[in-house]
Amino acid sequence: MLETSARLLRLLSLLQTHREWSGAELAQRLGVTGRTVRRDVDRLRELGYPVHATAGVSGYRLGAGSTLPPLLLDDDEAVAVAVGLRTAAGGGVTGIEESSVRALVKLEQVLPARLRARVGTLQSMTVPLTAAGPTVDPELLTAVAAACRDHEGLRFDYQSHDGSETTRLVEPHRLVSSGRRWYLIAFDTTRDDWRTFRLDRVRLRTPGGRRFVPRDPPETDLAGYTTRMISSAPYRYRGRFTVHAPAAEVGARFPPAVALVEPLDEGSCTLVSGANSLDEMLFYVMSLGVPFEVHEPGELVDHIRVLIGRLTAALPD
Amino acid sequence: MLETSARLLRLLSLLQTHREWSGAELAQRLGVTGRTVRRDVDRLRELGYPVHATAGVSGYRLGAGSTLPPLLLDDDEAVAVAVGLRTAAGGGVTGIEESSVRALVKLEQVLPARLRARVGTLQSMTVPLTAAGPTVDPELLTAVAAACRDHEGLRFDYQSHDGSETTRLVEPHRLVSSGRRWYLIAFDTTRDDWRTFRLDRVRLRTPGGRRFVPRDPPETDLAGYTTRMISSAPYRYRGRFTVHAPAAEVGARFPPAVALVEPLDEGSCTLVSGANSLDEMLFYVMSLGVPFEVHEPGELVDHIRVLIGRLTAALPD
DNA sequence: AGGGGTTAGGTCAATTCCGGTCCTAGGTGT
DNA sequence: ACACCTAGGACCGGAATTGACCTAACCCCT
Repeated sequence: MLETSARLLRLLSLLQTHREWSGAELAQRLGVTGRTVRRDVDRLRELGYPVHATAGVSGYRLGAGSTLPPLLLDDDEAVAVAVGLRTAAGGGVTGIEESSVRALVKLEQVLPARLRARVGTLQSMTVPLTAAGPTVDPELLTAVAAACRDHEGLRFDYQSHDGSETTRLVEPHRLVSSGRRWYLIAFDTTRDDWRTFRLDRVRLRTPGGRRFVPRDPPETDLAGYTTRMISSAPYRYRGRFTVHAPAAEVGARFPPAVALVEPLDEGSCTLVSGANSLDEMLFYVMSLGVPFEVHEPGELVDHIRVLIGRLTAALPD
Repeated sequence: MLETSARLLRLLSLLQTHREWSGAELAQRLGVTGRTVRRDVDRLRELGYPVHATAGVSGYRLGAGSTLPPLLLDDDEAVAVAVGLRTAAGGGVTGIEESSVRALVKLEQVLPARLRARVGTLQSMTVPLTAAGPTVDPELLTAVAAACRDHEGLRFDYQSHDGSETTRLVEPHRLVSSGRRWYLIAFDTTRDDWRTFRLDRVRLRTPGGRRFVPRDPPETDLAGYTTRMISSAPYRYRGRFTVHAPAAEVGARFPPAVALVEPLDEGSCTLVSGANSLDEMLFYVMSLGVPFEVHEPGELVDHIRVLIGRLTAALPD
């Protein structure tokens, strides 16, 4: 029944806006019997959303489960999420820029027009206040990210080092961020080869290209690109680790501009990573939550020793 | 049928992750016939989500409608949204801090534990890099906001001006942000009166208070609080406007620390607003999208004249 | 310790809906 | 012109949904 699905969504929405609801109130809001509300709650639980309930006084509450339920946002909240994601994508060193862009593409694809305008104006208010250095236009960022995701060609003017402009027609493959910069890895169809473009030098043109079937980027090239990025990026330290987890799993956790992962055997791999401070580098590796060993740099080894000492001293007697 | 609802959600999720899908592919992924997919698409459309379709080559695409569909995020995206919202809530001058906090409460309420940990560590990475001045702990912020939303009592230690600490038991009413600071308006049950607390001086204790029935805050007091905030806040300009829209509507668009709204008649009201620049102030009023008149300050009037001149000159012949 | 309010869940009957299998029409791009 | 895709009608057997009623268990407050 269509009505049932819609009611489940409404119920989920209600449970997200207020923490606690009584069965009777939910029944009234949804226009059904209390018995049906209990059945709907059961349905949500079967779908994996943990609805806790306590008898006595005011009872149903949505808790945190193992999987994230669909988020039902109102207008203001949607705008806040979009603005937040834009600034997060704009960047830094936390390594979530690419996830932010993915989420942003998802959101902006379905964002009602009236809200889109508000996001734009608010963003233009906040950027000049927080930006330090060249930032990339969020509109451009999401447009290119969407093209990568959907395998749609791109046409743009590109300004090279010497200032000359050329028009490119490419098949976008992937966006990677490094510090405050964004790079596009794409197959340049006119030059018939893979190229990387600095996004802040891209001026998108309409119409773009047509849809294309993604071609495999040469593995060695992508890895080579990554090492180049690591060595050329303004990272102060470069670390080498052996991580006891499958290479695929480790690689999925790092943006390609930050780390190079090479498999050693089934359950371990070598990780080469760049970072600006010893703590940051350690943070990256520690966040994996798996055993590892440090090979370089020596300072990091010393640093870890110091940390161990501090931690030990911090223990109660 | 439970399966139908789950399938609709899966379909929505698929349509959000890729822009375009063919009916056959959707049918395969969902494990049903193509006919059923068409029916499901119809159901989504009946629910108000505009699914565009183009015949010929690969066809279904989710567009932007009048209402935001439920967002279905994967783990990384959820973490990105949470981190983005936390920094957006942490502050500034854009006026979306309170929406951010509301969205954040919604998200963190249902965020799986494994993701919560990642949000925390990532946040701790980014804060020391971007913070300038005292920021408020996002955990505290969401906890207090949730208590306001759900009418749950709070117990905390409060550090007053002279450094002395007292334990308070309050019924939280509302959070307001002003610049980088957050204030809690609450009814202090031990002192039996309304108080405002600076959030960065609050140290939450467990357990909190019990649920309470919200009492009406004295209207005059809240308005008085707002004017006090405006005059005491570090705003450089203070503007006075007549806005041709109902007071309730205008008031809903501003955080209370930014603007004071008083009704004139059915369809218009007086707006007193603080801002740090003429452009920012103008932005606030312009964003309403309704007619208005400027009374103060004189500089703003001059500024508007200049802007009009520039805009006029910008017109093509 | 007791009572009121609330969640939980079983059962039953009537209604309604769902999914698959046909079918044809109409559009797009090659 | 042809292949491929979306759109939608008709039909049918099986299955799910809903509301009503009733009982059990639980929590909080007095």
